Amino acid sequence: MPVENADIATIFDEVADLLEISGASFFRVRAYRNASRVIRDLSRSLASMTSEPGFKLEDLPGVGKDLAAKIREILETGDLRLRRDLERDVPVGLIDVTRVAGLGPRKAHALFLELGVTDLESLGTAAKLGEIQGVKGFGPKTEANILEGIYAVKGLGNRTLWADAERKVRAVMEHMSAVPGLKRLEAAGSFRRRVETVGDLDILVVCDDPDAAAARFVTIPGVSRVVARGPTRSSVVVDGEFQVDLRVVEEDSFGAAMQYFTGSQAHSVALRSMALRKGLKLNEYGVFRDDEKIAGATEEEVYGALGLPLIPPELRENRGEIGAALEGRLPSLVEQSDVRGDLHLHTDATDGRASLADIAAAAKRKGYLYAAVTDHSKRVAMVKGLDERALLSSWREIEKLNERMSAFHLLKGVEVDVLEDGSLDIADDVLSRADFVIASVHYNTNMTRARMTRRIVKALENPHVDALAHPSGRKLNKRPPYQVNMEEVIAAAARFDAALELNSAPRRLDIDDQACRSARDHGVKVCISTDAHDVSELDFMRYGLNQARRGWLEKDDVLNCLTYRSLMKRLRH
DNA sequence: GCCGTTTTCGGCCCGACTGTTTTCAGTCG
Repeated sequence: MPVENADIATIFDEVADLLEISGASFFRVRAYRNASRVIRDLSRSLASMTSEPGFKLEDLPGVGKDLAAKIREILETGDLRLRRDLERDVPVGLIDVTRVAGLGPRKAHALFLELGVTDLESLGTAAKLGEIQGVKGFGPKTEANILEGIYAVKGLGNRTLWADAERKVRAVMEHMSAVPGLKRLEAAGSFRRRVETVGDLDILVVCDDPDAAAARFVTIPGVSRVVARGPTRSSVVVDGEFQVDLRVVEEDSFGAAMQYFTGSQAHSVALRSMALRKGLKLNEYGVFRDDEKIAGATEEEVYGALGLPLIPPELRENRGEIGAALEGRLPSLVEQSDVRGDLHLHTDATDGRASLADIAAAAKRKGYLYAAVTDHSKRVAMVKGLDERALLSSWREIEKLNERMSAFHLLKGVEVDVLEDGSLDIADDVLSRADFVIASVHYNTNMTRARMTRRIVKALENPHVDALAHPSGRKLNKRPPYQVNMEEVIAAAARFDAALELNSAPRRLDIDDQACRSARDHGVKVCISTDAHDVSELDFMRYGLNQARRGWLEKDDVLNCLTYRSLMKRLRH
């Protein structure tokens, strides 16, 4: 079993958590967290990189002599001695304990030493027995918060889908827009970075009366708990699980505050280090030289003071965007207006809810030049997937419809199932008559990584396949990606000149941002599709665009940004 | 534990809020 980057990162994360609980230096802990993030973000597997001549683990940022040796140990043995040693001293269950709001590593460790708390369960027991308020540094209030906190941790776990977060943001913004003397109101945080799932929400306001803002804030509909309420920062929990933070800032600090609260944390830390090297100080109030404030009102100004152009929020992950900005090679990110069509749609011939004519008309109304109708193939029997004959007859309908439409083209397509052995569910001579074939894995997804990778690569080998649908098969908060070597899939797509889909359904967003970037680096086109099963779902496109932008994609990287003529030229085998 | 235009030691992002304390540590973002 080859060791994956994620395995190494997970071990480092656990080591960081356990070190922190056992009271190690903050900087040592941070070193493990940094390295974990760097490794997780790599687009290629370390196992294969280390076998290349000239590659040194120490060249990775945040990896020195010691961590390089630890990575080698994990690659060779699959585990880390340090982790096993730590687990002997610190119960792993304490990591869950630190997830309880208000309990951090220090307090968790104190409860372990004083009361023998080892996990959430023993924590709950101790709290119910009233033992916690007897421990030094803990009082009755902390004990009550713990009881509530345990409940929240257990019920939680899932981050909110970006699309759902957007609805919550709208409601919060609408509520807050009634604050008297309001000057600015913006959402920051991971929501603004367009991260596929959002943990909590950060709202920034500029207003005449901070008290009024805080007072209005704690009356947001659905507030179940007020976590904090101060003159510049308040925090509530809505709908029982979603935390919303309010920051009240001065107008001349608004840009610095937006920068800071948009994050990511890694991006902000990198910016602050950069500021220090230039003899400046960056905080949420501005950029300072000695005690003089030299920037702060706008983000442009803040980045400018550091010698940088404004970096789009979607790129702020400390994955090379700062270096790219310094060198003037930030990507010009794809936008909705660049999109010329949608290449994955369903109709009521299978599991869609709209008729062919209706969804075609809706796509045209969106200003697209083309759309591909890609109903399921026969293997998806549950939704009456089409066989060769039904497919040919549906394509004849499309031809007729095309004759009646001007300045818009429907593509004769199919979402053809990839069978277990990598062959396709529709005969080649029929596929050869399609305009657009998107191949898709739906069944028997529980195979080994090697077999699944072979299955998908073989499908890509078929010259009729234009794209691979939802390549990882993941559903956010619902099911993990298949075991598949995405590196090999991307390499195969490059070899056979196929595109990879970025499926825009809010729960899929598959491929993810890192795979987008890797596809781009390999010259593989990405098609951003909605997989719409109804007219309204054509609007999913913007979720896919969010993800594409996080993946550094420019319009030239996106298949469905081509004009109709260029697309057809490309698709003709 | 990492890192270097303060380079092999001594820094490392930084401020607000809470609960507990009585001047501050821990947590959080």
